[in-house]
Amino acid sequence: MARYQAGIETEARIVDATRSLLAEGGLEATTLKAICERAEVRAGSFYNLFDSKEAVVMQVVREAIDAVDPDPTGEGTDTLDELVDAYIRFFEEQPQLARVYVMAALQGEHSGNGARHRFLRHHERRVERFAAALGRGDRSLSDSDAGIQAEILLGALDGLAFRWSLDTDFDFDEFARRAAKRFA
Amino acid sequence: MARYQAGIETEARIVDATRSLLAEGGLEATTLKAICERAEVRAGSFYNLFDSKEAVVMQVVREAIDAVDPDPTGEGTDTLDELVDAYIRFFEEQPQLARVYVMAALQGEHSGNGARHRFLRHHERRVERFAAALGRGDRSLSDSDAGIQAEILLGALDGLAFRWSLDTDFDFDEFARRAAKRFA
DNA sequence: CTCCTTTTTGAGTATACACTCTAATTTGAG
DNA sequence: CTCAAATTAGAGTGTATACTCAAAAAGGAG
Repeated sequence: MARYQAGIETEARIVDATRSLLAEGGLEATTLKAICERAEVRAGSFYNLFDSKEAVVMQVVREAIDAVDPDPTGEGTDTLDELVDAYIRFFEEQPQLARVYVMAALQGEHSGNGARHRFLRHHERRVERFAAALGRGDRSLSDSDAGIQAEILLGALDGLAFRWSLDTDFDFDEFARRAAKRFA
Repeated sequence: MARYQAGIETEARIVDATRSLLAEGGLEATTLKAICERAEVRAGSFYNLFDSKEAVVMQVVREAIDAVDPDPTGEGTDTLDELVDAYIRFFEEQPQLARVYVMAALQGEHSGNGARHRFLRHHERRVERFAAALGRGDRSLSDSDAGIQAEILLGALDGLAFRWSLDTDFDFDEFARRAAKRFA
């Protein structure tokens, strides 16, 4: 270990370059060449710091998702509205990153698609939190029903977000809130 | 024009090869090389018949979607259940094609993504038919409300289908029908 | 059979990509 | 100041892709 300052700064520059490239032009624009040019680094330096291109891309996506978490410490005090807000915010503020996230999960049938597993784990955690928030809002709701409703609501949010990513004139915010109302 | 029989049969072989490759391994497995090998054709013959690889892929996807349409003539007599069934059937019978369809729509920010426009047009037509079916089921529903509900229901179906494509243990059929019940 | 058109061939082009490797340089703790 | 470790450079590798082109072969209407 015992890292040098230079290396730490280079790493930050690479992450920043990747983030801005993803935000501007999605995965297609985010080639290794583009990352290195923007970070003013040669390929060798990149691979001294990251195992692969995918590694830095996934790191950026993960950071973006964490950044909008309404309850990062997991105390279980977040409301359904807060959760829906966080969801909407992620898609509206980082549409390209959301697309990358979806694409990464969808891509690659072949064995061991890490992005897919990460996506699923994240989704399951989210379902649990939505279900818990639903339960807190309506004490008469059974755990099992809350889980089912959470899954359907998140399905609707995912679908509407996808719809919006194809056509940003679509009023995602409005539809998402209406969908949530059906469960509140 | 004045096509020869040989060319017509070759075209069919190429389409078949593309369809089976897409079904087996998605877009990743469907390279030009693989298509040509399976169709027993050389690259030159392919490009004598199709403008691009994308052309034949989109043709296959379009045919698959049309094949499950419950009301191909558009007489407007399809019920919500039939529409939901058709939707479920497409995803469950052709999961890889569904993935290809979604990926094609999602891919490529760059100008003139034909797949995206096709997807949107198709989606809008579907929303209209869902809305019409909802209206037939509940005459007291205003056109505008039916449209909104149709959009949300389709969003939920899209999201649940996506969920299922990541994890085929997920009971897409059951959740989709439950989601539909909320609007029937 | 003739002869123009369609079809087929298959080697070849162009290009883009992620990633590797070795040697030179820089860093900073002691 | 020293020196081992961290960092960097950058040319180079390997591979896969979609697609082209000129020439040969096959088709079929008359």
